[in-house]
Amino acid sequence: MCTKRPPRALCRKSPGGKHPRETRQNWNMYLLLAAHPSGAVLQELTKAGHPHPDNPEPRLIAEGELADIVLGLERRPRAGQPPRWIWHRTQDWYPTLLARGVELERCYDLGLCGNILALSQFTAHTDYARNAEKVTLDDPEQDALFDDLATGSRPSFTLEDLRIEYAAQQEALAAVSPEENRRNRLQLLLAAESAGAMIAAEMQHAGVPWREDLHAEILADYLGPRPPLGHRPAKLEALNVELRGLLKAPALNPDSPQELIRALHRNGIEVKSTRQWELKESNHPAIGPLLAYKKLSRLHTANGWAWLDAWVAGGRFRPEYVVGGVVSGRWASRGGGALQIPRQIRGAVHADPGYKLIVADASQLEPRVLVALAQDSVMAEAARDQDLYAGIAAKGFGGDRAKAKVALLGAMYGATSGEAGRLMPQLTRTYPRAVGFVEQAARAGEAGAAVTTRLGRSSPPPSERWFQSQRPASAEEQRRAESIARSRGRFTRNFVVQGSAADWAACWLAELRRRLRTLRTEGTARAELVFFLHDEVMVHAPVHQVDACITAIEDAAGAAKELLFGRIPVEFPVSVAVVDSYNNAK
DNA sequence: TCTGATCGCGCG
DNA sequence: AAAGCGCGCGATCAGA
Repeated sequence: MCTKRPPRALCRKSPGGKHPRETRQNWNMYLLLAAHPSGAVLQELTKAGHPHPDNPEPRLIAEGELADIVLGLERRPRAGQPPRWIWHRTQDWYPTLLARGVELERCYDLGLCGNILALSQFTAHTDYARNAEKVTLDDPEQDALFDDLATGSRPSFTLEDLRIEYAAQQEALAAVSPEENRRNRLQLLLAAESAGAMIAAEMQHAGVPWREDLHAEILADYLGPRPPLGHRPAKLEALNVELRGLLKAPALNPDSPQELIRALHRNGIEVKSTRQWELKESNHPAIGPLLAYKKLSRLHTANGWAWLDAWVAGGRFRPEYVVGGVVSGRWASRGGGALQIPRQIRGAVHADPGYKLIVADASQLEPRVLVALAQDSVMAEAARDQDLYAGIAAKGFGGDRAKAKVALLGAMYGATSGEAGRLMPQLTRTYPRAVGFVEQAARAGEAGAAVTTRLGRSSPPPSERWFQSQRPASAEEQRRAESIARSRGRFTRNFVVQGSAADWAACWLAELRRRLRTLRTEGTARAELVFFLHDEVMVHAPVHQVDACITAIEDAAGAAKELLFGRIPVEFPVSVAVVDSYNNAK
């Protein structure tokens, strides 16, 4: 399952033996692309970020010529290697190129990589990180960069600005200690993050196959026919009428938490909030219809007909993915709630004729990452099987899987109370290394220190509130300071696990993308990555390529494990489902 | 009437 | 079942 060969797209380039006459200097082609009033400007650089001595002059490109020129350079690889495109933000260039049919092999995203290098503890001793401290990462002026193009004025970042930035980033990377493979790990993270930016654009371009007719059927089943604008669907309205009767509140709007809680109190239902779980404690006859109303109301407002109108077109849902949108390295999304597609409507995600959806997820990824990070050999042994929680339950929890799961999740999230809190001593007794690892991350966070993922992404500095709470002048302020510190401890405790899992997932995605690209043949149906959700991928594949895709997914997972941790006795199994409809995937 | 905060709930 | 982490989003609500 695991590839022994180092992955080409992600590893440091070595001279290799196939082209002995090539010098290392020009083994790779680094092409910097910057905005320019007349379109774009392109320059070939050395790896270190200097103008390439053989071809130092920048080249002006009119806007209409860009796609053809980029494609020409991409298809004229040097020594078998396509160029690495260097640009400020992948989002500014790649979607347009994709729209013109241009797909690229690899890039270097200066914005994303700069964010990582500015915070990473691996580069904390460099000028790059020190200078970055003074710069706000979310500089609003940067957003104006490409607005300038419309007005024909000078872009905020010239080719030379970006060249200097790239050179500075390479210098910072080169200054990372090679100990414990840190430099290679950070370089891998930068490559994977840049690949992620390309994948995000490609997935948005491809879209999730979405059957509007099936979606409409689901809505009609749950809610009744589509109502006129501003009206409740029939089934919601019926529940509303029933609720008003049961709660003796003839004008009740159940969407208003305030009105609702007053009505509940008047009927002797003493709840502090109107959350589902709290309502479920009561057995008043109104609770059933109320929970039903809430469920349907959620479907209607979040993924109803309005959502369908706004986000699905031409049989595809095209959300915007925000790579680096979460400090831990997870992706965020903008528009359409792409990362929250509810189970209720997954039946609308449906393969095209002649295609299948391959849905794969990394089983129990975060606890497995914790085992690997902490090098807890006892837990690794317990977690050898497909079901990690059952294995852990067998040793230390008398086979009680539910208890083992609650305890382990509690350890990763920092639970202090409830069942999870009570189980912590039990977990610690059997698995001291794993628990100790997250405890150490928590202590560091409480004290204001940064913590770092496997590949070198570090947590941001403490909040302003944390700093202000550091000199408490009263017992009250002291308690407050401790609460703020514990809160940050829970964040850093989780950061190392969630973030390292995101490292793994980024490598998995990049490795998978590379393998899928080798399946491509000109002009035929092709397998495409169409969705990614933290530890899950979806590939839309022609039937005849399904087996090859499954192999690619599994091999990519094995490769990701080795890239992060080397050869360790911890498995990262993926579960794969081949389906027509997403709701049959789990 | 607009804006930002809060509630509640969907996903991992 | 919720509690301990990370998100996005729509409706309501408070305040200008």
